[in-house]
Amino acid sequence: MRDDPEAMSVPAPDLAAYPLTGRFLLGRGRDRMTAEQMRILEDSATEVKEYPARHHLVRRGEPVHMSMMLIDGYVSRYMDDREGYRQLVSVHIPGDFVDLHGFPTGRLDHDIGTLGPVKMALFDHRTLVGITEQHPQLTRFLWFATLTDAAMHREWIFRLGRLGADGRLAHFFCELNARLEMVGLAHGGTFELPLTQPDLAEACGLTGVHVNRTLRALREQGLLTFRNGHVEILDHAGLCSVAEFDSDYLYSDCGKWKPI
Amino acid sequence: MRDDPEAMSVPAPDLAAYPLTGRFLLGRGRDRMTAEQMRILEDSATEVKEYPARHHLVRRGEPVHMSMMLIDGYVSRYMDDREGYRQLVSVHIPGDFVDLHGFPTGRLDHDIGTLGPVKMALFDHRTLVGITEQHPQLTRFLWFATLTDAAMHREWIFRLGRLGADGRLAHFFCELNARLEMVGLAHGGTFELPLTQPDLAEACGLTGVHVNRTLRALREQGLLTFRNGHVEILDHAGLCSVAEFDSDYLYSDCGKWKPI
DNA sequence: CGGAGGTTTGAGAGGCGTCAACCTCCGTGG
DNA sequence: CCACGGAGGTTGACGCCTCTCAAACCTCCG
Repeated sequence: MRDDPEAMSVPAPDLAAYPLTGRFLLGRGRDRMTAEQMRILEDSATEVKEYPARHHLVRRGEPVHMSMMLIDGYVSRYMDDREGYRQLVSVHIPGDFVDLHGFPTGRLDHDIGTLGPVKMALFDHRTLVGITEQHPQLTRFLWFATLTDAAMHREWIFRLGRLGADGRLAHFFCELNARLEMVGLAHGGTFELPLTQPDLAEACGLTGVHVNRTLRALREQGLLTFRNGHVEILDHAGLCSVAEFDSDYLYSDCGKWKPI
Repeated sequence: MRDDPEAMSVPAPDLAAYPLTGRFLLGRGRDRMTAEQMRILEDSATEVKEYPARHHLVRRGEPVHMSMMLIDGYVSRYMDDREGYRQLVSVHIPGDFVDLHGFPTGRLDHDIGTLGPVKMALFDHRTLVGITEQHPQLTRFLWFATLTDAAMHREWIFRLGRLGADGRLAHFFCELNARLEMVGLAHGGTFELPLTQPDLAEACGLTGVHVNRTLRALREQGLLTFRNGHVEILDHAGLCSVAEFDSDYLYSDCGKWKPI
């Protein structure tokens, strides 16, 4: 099985043994974690919670004592400008440790809210301190997970600074497709994404109206369709080209490099 | 001395005892590090190197075995688009651990180059592994340092996604002023910054021509001047307002900036 | 059946990019 | 001493991309 390149690129999440954390780092180094480390992480979850769609989870500046791993659904992090317009700074998918960076820092510099309905595993920071005291290698994996977030932030900076509306949207879809494929939630360029056009606008630094026009353009070029939260990438190579997308920054383990 | 609020907000770097790492986390939690931790870090540096201005340090994708802390000078991290246009994703100042995130990840997803001439301390990754094995609290400080980078990335995303040209430039200067003050390299809104107008354009997602016009507008509004790499903020409150700048995200331990 | 939220389309305005010219400054070399 | 060249700064004209404002339509759901 492990020799089949297809199976390598889309490993099956082991959700039976690890129902909460089975997608953590899946596709980006989970296979270098030992069974013991995976077990320690799984058993460190303090509780499991569910929240409805469009629900506020954490507000900027609040002291935080828990960190959340996303099990099911989609979560976004965002900042509001003076007039209340919103800028998304990241979108999280199952397996992501949404606010693990609140552990070393003790508070968040932005807001967190659900997109669709979600299920999350909560980790008390005292438990995480215990992990850093006793399991340095697992600690480096957790650290690594926060750094992949930073890598995605950088790519978003590039996207907003250097691409036009079509490139920004194309890049956004390319990234989500690649990440969802790693955790087994996208297949052949098809996946669910509970976003509206105004949401896309907030992620890409555009207005809802212009997102609408640009989506039509992408559709008419035969690159992708997006309707009712359902994405279909029709021409992956073409979309990547418009997006100037190169998945290296996702640190996937089917890429060319290995961490540590 | 420590009771004087003025002195608290701009602590003097202890460069005599810690010539290499004396500005690390200065103003953002260094005072919570123990003397032993500061000593361990200082003594962990493998070597010290100097580089000229506009010198390439690390290329995207290269395996890295050392991480660099900036002692003197300015360094930038950037990504190039298909036509060779560049987007800066961060600017580093003395005390910054420039590519510490290359430690858990083993490679970089972007390029690093000097702006002016620099002096850097290099840390071998094997030494850093030793720190994570033996000094969990110091490890959390290092982790924290990489997360403040991520916080700045998020602010850059906001800046590019939601602000116009004037706001982007204003925000850029506000951030650098706040950070340089924390390490004692800016005083009363005045500091050196070895950048050209095209460099500013690459940091703010603009063109050099438009940066020129926008700088003139900011100057004519009495907000700031920028000439020959010398910045003078004339109206800090006004500049922050244009920038929608709030320094919370810098995790500084002296709270908001006090204008002169 | 009516309302709310999301999508689609149009018209007009403005911000920013592009192209181009000219300037100053400064180091180099004749 | 001046000629030269290159890099960066400054300004103008023009055009396109995206925003703003507005209205119609569509779909879902109470």
